[in-house]
Amino acid sequence: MPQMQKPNSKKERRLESEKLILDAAEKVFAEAGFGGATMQLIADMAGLPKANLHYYFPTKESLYRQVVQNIFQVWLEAADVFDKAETPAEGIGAYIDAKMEISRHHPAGSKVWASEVMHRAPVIQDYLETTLTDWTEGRATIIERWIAEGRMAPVDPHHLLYMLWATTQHYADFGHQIETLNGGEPLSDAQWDAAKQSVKEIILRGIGVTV
Amino acid sequence: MPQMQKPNSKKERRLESEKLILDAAEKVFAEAGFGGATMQLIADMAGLPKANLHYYFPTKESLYRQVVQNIFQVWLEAADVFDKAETPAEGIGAYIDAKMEISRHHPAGSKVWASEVMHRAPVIQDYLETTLTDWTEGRATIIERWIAEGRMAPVDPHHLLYMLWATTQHYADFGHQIETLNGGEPLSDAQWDAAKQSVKEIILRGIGVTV
DNA sequence: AAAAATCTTGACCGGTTGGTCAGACTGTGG
DNA sequence: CCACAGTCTGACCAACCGGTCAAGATTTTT
Repeated sequence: MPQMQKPNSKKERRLESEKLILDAAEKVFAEAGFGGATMQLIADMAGLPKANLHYYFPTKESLYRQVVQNIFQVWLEAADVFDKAETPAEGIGAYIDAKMEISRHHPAGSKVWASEVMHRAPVIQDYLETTLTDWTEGRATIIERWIAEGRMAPVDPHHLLYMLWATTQHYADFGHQIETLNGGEPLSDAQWDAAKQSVKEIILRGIGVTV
Repeated sequence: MPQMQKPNSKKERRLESEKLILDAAEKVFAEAGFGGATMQLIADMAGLPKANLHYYFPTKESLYRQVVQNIFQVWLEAADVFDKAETPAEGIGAYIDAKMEISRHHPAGSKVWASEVMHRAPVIQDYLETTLTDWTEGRATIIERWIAEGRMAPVDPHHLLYMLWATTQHYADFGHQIETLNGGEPLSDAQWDAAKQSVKEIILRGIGVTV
């Protein structure tokens, strides 16, 4: 029987270092973009020498790719609430709540995603064409069923989805602008609740669902 | 009386070159971000030697600043339609139309703006604090008046404005994603009309305005 | 305890970047 | 026609970037 492992076994430290690097990278990529980010900056933020980064992630692009993939994963998981709902009010309402939570607590990830898409998705184009396309068509089908069942107004499902994405992610991607317009203060708990409430209210009423 | 000027007088060529550079810069900054853009790339796209760029714009940052300022100008002008309307349906509907037109025909500008704000607005923070804040408060007042007059549902004016910005700019900033989800094809004229229609329909109904 | 595998790091490198500059070129006013 | 201010550009530079590498330190395996 192996002795009780020290808290820092080799495999544990590997995972720790990788997480340290990925978290630092997400922040730096979000704040400076891929081109503006430097490995040195990420290394400093992670508290590691630059050469160590290249041990875990051979190139800047491979590190970036991992960051974007992780974000995509968080994104997709949060979207599950859409399916588990019977009514549009439940499904879309819960989806808005989930995405607003991500925007609030994971804004860097949203920014990296936005930056990647704005630059014509050089790294994750295949994800857009496969996973995201499939997910979108699946959700569009659900919306169309709701419409056919007379549960909501007949709106174009794709443009509704775009509006959901745009509105919720706006609070992450343009968080700095919102903060500035809020007198330089980050939104308070109550203001975040009001934001969620407003978004849900307008969109749900907009698709003919009683709030 | 001076003789008929050649088409390329000195002042004309100056303006021409500046416009050439600014147009090229807008595209490159939009596609690569500030950090990823290079003066050489902008010079190539403008068809001028790099040193010539530095004659008109001493630094990369001064060129970038001018690009962002121009975008802000276009933005503000298009927002005028908001005021000239009597009813919420007219004002907000026309504003959505105007912003969707910008997203369609001026997407690079929107992307540069988004990128700048995402990076915490290092160049145009003062604009956010003065001009944009003033504009926003002015429009919020108009919306509040409409609400007080019972012309629309009582929604938070700021969050409504954020939703308008988010939704319309999404079609520029995330145009690549939308194109990919559209089978790799850009939106057709009819699809752009449908997009405008959907956005207006959902939002106007969402704020309790008969469409 | 020795050998093997894994991890860490300072020093280094070729290539690129933003920016400079001397000097050639050109339109303009006298 | 000339002198001058304004325009243009190839060649160049210091700084910085992503990435490499050899050698030492540390952990795991035998």
